[in-house]
Amino acid sequence: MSRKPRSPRRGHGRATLDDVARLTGVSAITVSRALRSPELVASQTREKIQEAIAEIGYIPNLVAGSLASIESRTIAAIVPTLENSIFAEMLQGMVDVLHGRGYQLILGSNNYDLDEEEALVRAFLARQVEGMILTGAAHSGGTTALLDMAHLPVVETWSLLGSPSAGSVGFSNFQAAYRTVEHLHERGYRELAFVSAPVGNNDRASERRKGFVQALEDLGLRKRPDTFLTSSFGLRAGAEALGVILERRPETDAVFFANDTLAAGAILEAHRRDLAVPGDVAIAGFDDLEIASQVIPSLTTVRVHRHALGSKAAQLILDTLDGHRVESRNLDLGFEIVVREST
Amino acid sequence: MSRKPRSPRRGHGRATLDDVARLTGVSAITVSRALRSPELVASQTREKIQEAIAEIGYIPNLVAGSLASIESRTIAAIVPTLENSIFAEMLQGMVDVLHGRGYQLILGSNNYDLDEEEALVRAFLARQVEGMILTGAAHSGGTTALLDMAHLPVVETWSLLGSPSAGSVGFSNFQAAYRTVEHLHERGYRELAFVSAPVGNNDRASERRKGFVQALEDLGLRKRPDTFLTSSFGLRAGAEALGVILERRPETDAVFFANDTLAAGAILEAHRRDLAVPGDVAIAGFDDLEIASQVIPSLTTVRVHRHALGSKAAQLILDTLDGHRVESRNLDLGFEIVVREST
DNA sequence: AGACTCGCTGACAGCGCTAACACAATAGCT
DNA sequence: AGCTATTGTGTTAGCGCTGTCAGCGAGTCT
Repeated sequence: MSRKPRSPRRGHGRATLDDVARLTGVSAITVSRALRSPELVASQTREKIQEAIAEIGYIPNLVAGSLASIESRTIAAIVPTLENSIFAEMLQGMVDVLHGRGYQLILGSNNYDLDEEEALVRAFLARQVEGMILTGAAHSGGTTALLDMAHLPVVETWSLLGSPSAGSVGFSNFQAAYRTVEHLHERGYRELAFVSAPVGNNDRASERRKGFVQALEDLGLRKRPDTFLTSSFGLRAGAEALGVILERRPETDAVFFANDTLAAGAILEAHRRDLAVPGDVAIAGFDDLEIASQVIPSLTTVRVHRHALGSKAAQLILDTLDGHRVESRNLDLGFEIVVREST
Repeated sequence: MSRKPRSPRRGHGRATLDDVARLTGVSAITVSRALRSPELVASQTREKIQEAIAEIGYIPNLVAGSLASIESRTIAAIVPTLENSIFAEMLQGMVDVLHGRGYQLILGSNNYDLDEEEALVRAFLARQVEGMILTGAAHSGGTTALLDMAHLPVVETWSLLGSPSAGSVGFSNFQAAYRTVEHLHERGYRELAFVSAPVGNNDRASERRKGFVQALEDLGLRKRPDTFLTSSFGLRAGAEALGVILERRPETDAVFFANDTLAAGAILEAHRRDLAVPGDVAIAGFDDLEIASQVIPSLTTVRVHRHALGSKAAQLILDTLDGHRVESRNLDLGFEIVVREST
């Protein structure tokens, strides 16, 4: 057929739609249809096309397809870090849903930095992603502007207080912390300390802190002048935090850690110091990581649905893209206080 | 200038190169150049173009760019699961390098299933990724064929025994296990058990097992009829495995777990059973997760460089793409036996 | 018989960008 | 002055695919 000289610019020598078409003796568009809406193509033609595809190992070029049809079948997700397993687990939830529906995930990690997040958003928009899943509700002005302009479905996770233009899949960090303090109060603890990673532009952490403070106030408990901040969310950081607290405020009878790794680290540290948990000091965590149930004594914590956070967020995006009526763009997945031995 | 009627097919209403060009009074290609190789454009022109870009909020369409230039600036990675933090940490290593060089990561998780891996490879090739990072050296025939055909840099991680057409960044799982057994032997343990996740098509696990078995043989230690397999890599699975072992072979004096979560779970279980570690039974792990140093007693384990596994793999890919002379396409990152209290 | 529908296929144009070449204007050299 | 770089910009022609509309043959309806 077309006897154009092989252009000097042909890319990777991979087979194209045209190659398949030529081999089958149909036109390119028919091959395209056989792949995208097979019901429009005669079954006989379809089979011949399938054979040709198998024979030359044709793989559709989705980049060209995206350019022609504005469908990249790609969703972007940004998490603060992959080094904290809670985000990795959420991503697994996303991937489980996306792969099932023929979408792929393009991943960014912004290291808790809103400017990095903005750069990532820009890079993802350049790649024509169809939807974007962010962590938390705090974003730079530039990010918000970009997303508004881009006009694509956006979902924020781990939080419920996002902008109205974005959907959200999360839970109330405030309530979770508040309820944990209530629990500690019920158990008779009165001198509570709170340990958290830096609150900065981390709305999850700051909401937890607010919930903690509010609960102290409402329950008439003594308010500490400050929160204990840790440099990381590791076991060691938790161990160190416990040390600092016991030194600075030996009267402390319960410590609420904003995540389980810190809390588990504190429990291990208590062992080393021969302190009884919860006898000498009670400890509560957040996340319900596996270690919470396995550490000795087992850890009271707040269970959140990490995998579902991801899968629901992905579903929300895909449903929006499919034009499904989406009942609610704000999904509260809730949390549960899991009471164990440490309190 | 061009007064074509606005085509009915214009995509998302975003600004295009042409819009910028029109606003600046230059041609599209000049704008393209201003962005891709600014040194070719007069600084005055460049500034005007930058202003125009800022004014209308132009974001380049990389999909169109990729189609025209065969550069997607996207690398794909496939890991078995994100639920195991070792892979998430490796991904963080990749992302750190890739973002720094203007590349993005597209992520797949194949759930330890080689057919899923093949489907992912196909999906990534369709997206014109420029390079691919896989976990391990075991792949389906289809995967290998696809990759050979696609003619792009491929790097395998966590292993050194990949196909010659792929690069690799890893360490010897065999040696690591072998050396751990040597260590246990030196410490006087003689009745060793090995616990691992299913070996199936997981070449890391099977190499570790082989190293364990070979070392037993070489050292004249009693060879157990089988390896103890666990259903998952969680703390609980480790605890259960310890229980099974002590019941089935009470003479066991040391257990080598193929990862730290299992090993830490076993240590916690030993606490529950009032067994002394290493007095009653010694325990060794693999990975050197943070918990290894924090658990009581602290855990002897094999340190591997998870973050570097990812960052080096990404570097290897990018260097290959840049046409840098790559000294070696096979990088042995080594490992260290970290001796702690548990042995 | 004529008008109409339905199932299937094709021609053409264009998605937004860049490679390749062309060309004008200026600078540098003998 | 005449020649060759050098610099800066534009023209043209795609990259590989899909939206749109057109057309053909065969069956259906009145």
